[in-house]
Amino acid sequence: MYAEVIVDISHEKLDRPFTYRIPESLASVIEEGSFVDIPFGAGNKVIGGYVIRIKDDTDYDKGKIKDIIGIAKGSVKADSILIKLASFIRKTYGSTQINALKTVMPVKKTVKREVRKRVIALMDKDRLEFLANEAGKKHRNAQERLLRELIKYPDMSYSFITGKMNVSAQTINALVKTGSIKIEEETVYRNPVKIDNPKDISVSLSDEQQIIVDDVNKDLENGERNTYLIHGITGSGKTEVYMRLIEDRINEGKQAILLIPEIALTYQNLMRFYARFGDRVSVIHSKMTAGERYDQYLKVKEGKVDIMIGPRSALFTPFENLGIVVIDEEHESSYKADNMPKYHAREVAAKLCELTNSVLVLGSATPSLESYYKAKNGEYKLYRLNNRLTGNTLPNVYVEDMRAELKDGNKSVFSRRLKKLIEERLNKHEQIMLFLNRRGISGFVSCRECGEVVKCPHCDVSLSYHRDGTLKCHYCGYETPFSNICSKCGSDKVRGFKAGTQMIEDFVRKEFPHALTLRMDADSTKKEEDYESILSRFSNREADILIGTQMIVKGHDFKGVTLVGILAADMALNAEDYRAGERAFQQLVQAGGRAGRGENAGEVVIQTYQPDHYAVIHAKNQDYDAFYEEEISYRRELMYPPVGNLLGIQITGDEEKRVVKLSKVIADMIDKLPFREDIGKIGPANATLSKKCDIYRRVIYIKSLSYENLISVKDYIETETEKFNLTRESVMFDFNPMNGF
DNA sequence: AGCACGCCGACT
DNA sequence: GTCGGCGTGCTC
Repeated sequence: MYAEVIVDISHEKLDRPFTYRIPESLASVIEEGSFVDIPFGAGNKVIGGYVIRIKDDTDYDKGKIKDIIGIAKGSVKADSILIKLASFIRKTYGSTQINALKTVMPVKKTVKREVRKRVIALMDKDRLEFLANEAGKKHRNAQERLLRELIKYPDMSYSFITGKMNVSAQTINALVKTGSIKIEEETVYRNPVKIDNPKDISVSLSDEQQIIVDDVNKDLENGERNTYLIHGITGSGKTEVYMRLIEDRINEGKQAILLIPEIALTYQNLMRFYARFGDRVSVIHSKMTAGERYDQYLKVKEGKVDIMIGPRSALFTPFENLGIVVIDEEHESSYKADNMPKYHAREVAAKLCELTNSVLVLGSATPSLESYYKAKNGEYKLYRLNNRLTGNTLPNVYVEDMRAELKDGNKSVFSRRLKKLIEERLNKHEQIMLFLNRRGISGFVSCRECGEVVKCPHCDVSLSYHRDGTLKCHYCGYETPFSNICSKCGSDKVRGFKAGTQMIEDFVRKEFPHALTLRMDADSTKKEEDYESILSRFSNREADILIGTQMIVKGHDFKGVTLVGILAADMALNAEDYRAGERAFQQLVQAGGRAGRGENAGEVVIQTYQPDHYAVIHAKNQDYDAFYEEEISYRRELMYPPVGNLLGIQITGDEEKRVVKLSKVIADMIDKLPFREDIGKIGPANATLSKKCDIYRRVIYIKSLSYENLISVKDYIETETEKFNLTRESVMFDFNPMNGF
């Protein structure tokens, strides 16, 4: 027997199966998916590798084939579904097979099980009492202490005795020897979520909700497998629909995966699932220890769990009989992996569902253009949830023109309306949230007089200001000197755009000295507890105003919040990539959704220098469809995703000249491609962060209607650049990039 | 990636 | 004459 092994070295040249012989003695233990030790190379160095296929014979020169040493100690076998997902990821996003396999493995190593020891009294109370007295006489204080405690509690935790009671292991062992107590060991699961007696609120579904559940079930009965997109405004009860759909699959003996953005993985959200499904629910997230992760994996393997909740990596839960995958807040950019391989959880989930014949459900208040586009094309089934369950109306949205404020002499960061509304809320003891978008911090430039943003004449993205006094386009490299004279209105009020949460907090303190404020941003939330504690303090109404960067408060319902202020919508509007409009719209609508979740209707103030921007107008009207139509026509025109596909190529290196040269060489390669006419090329240009940690970065973008073309471009560049044996430079690829480079 | 083989310079 | 530089090529 022979095994095809993917070697645990991530290098393109080794990115193919190597054939090894399976010795007779291992024939019964090695399976497809096993992680094995193998001798590799001239020195027969022992390395690891995944067996991806087992076969009877091989074409390879049998004299050169070496034997597998054995299953690597403490390794975890890869599921066959996961191997298939890995090869999908390799093909679609371009990575080595071993890297794809590693990202797909939820746990790679076994971790020692946690053993909890208990001390149990083997004698009755009188006898213990007698022994305690005896020990007392002999001045065996620790023994006496333990025996007296055992009279009250004949079954105690070992760690409590050695810890809180300060009784040593020797003392306990001595008592074990006398036969008065015994130690019992049990293995336990490290469960990271503490359930505090949650109450399930069983609600009946609204008509809107019921239709979705019925439709999915009907389709399944008819043997149809579809993808469903639920476009539901905040508070419209998407979660309840998810729960019903999941419940139905569980009743069919199947399992479910629920993906949520990491930042929405909050106690509040999880509790609803625990309340409904109890300990059949498991959670994984990035903050868990290896032991906790391993235990969740074991529970899944042992069939003790039906629902896995987590961020994108939860997708790789090795369920026996998966029935449904739900992706909440499907538009979230965190579903796209930010390191190699840069896979998109939505696309991988679609593949997973295809492989396992499961249902895929996507939900969002502001669907991604990708999903909505597919829904409109009939690829996905589209449902709407238009009504807030609490019955209260959507918030009133005001758009404040900051140009007019300036003209009228208001130089504050608050518009007059926002200031007035804040005062009102403070008097009524209602809460306020102020958002500041930090995106696009590299600094776009706009006219404070007319709001005109300086844009690239070729790419229609904002130019950004550089310290050397130039404005640059990070797509095509276009460059022009900075001038404070506005090309549109002729004023001399063109300025860069920068502001921080710290600055806003200072402003708030100055303007509203009696308000209690909390601030939440990358600086103030270094630790996880800080983040949770700030939110819970705000939730407990310990502060009047919460100041935060963009969307960190996702998934939290603050019942007391009736006013949301978006201080500078412009930051999002002018981020320097083609998704700026989409992201801005999503953020404005989602931020607005934070207002008025409780009894009282909410109000939202959007401050901007561009009140006529389409994302602002449609966000004000909370009109997703109008926004979609406008955005998609723009994407269509420029062949950006989801209409076309985009491949980002990043060239990095430690010496600017060499990086520039290599990017030019690669650009020339692309120009010589036989299908050059079917693709569009943008760049090369400097990346958004053109120099990071002394590494220079340039990017080229390739546009194409066909994804296959982009894969060909990548493969071609990869094989060609390999010939250069690059040591100081590297080339990386990102398919349909979400977060830029 | 990592290791061996190999073909040229400056050293006891 | 040999030690060692790293360029080239291969790994089941």
